[in-house]
Amino acid sequence: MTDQDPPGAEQDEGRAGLRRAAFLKAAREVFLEHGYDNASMAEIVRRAGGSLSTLYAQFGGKKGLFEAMVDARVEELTEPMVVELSAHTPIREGLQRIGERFMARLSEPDALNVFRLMAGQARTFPDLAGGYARRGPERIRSALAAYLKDRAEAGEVRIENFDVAAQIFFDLVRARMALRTLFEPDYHPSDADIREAVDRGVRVFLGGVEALAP
Amino acid sequence: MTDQDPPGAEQDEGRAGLRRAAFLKAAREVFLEHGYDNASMAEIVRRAGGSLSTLYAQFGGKKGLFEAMVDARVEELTEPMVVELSAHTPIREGLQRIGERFMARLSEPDALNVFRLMAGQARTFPDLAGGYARRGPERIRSALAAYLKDRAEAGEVRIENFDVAAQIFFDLVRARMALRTLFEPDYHPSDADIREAVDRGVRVFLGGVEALAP
DNA sequence: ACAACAGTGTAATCTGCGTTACGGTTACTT
DNA sequence: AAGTAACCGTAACGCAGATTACACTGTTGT
Repeated sequence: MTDQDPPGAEQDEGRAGLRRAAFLKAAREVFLEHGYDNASMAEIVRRAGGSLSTLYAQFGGKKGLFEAMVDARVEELTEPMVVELSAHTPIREGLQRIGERFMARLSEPDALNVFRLMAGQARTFPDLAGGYARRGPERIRSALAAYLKDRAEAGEVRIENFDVAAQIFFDLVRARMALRTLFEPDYHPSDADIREAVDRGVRVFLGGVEALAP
Repeated sequence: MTDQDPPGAEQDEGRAGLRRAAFLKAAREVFLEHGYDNASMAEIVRRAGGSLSTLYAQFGGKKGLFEAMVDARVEELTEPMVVELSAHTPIREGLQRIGERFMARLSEPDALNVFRLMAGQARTFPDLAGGYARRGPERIRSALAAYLKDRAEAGEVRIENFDVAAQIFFDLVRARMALRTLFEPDYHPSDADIREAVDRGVRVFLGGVEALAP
């Protein structure tokens, strides 16, 4: 009876879509809570509603469900990382803003948990792990590289390789927290922590990058 | 009949000590190969020789065995990290040497695997994970801080907080590789990779630290 | 209304593994 | 040599969870 039915729209909820979304959400919760091995398919169904049979029909099995879940999650976490950075913002301010946005994204509990989970399962799901690690940072890094290029042309910095420089900046900003959060599941940086870490990163970066292009 | 019997020496092999060592070695292999959950006690015994009963008698259970294994491993990996750095080495050379030593240690396949394994189990074994993360870097970092202080007093750098500076240096050097190796289990940096990464870190660090102490 | 189909619930199957029990064997002590 | 404690093998227990089978009930399209 429905007369809309958009032809190529898979993302919007048919009845199958609704079920699928519910399964993915529950799977995310349970996997992140218990880890891959200790997550139970039955509990996922319990939380999602629906039935075990449908779960298996839609995802094939535990492995398939996990992959689908991570895929969806990476998409969600990556998407909002595009930073609105008017190209001509002064460099210090621009770096600070892009750095904070980046760290805020990475510091959300869910993102951290996916991070940890993937690290643990890297050898079981090599493709997924590689993809996750690459897809996330890639987009924002190239955005930063472009921004650095713009600033270099404006004469604010002297940089030789923009991609390398962007990489260094992010590493500098995230290293401390990324490593710490991996091993202390209960540590969650506050906004102030983030601001401070980024500030320190920006200062070292601005002082140091030019040493790479003499 | 043995007339040696050193009084306080627990580390040297009694019969129990031999068994224990064999168990720990096998446990390390199996845990690192399959991950905590998929490691089977039976297989550990198969590799170590001995019997399941003895394993349980000595370690109490899977959890106890795991903790003992990680503990022993951390000890082994931490111990050789003390860097012989004659205090008055010029700073560029000193940083390069300490950085390379540090990275070489962290890049050994076993160290990486322990790293990944711990990250995955951080919420199951919070104490272990925290301890592991701290014990390793702690010693070498304070050695670096002392060295930096010496160099600062010699007028080679201007640094305000030596611990923070040391932290930044290590983060700068290790970030790239640590994160990459977490998600690409098959990636193993060569000596040349390490040298280059450290070199880059040293340059950015030396150029940038002083920006923290204006 | 009626066939085709996707979704539901529940139970049964199958497997693997941590853990314990136990009777026999070995190695050290005195 | 006798005694004691640790060690060995193996089998059994109990459990938990992935996966499958099956009989049912709604929904969809014509």
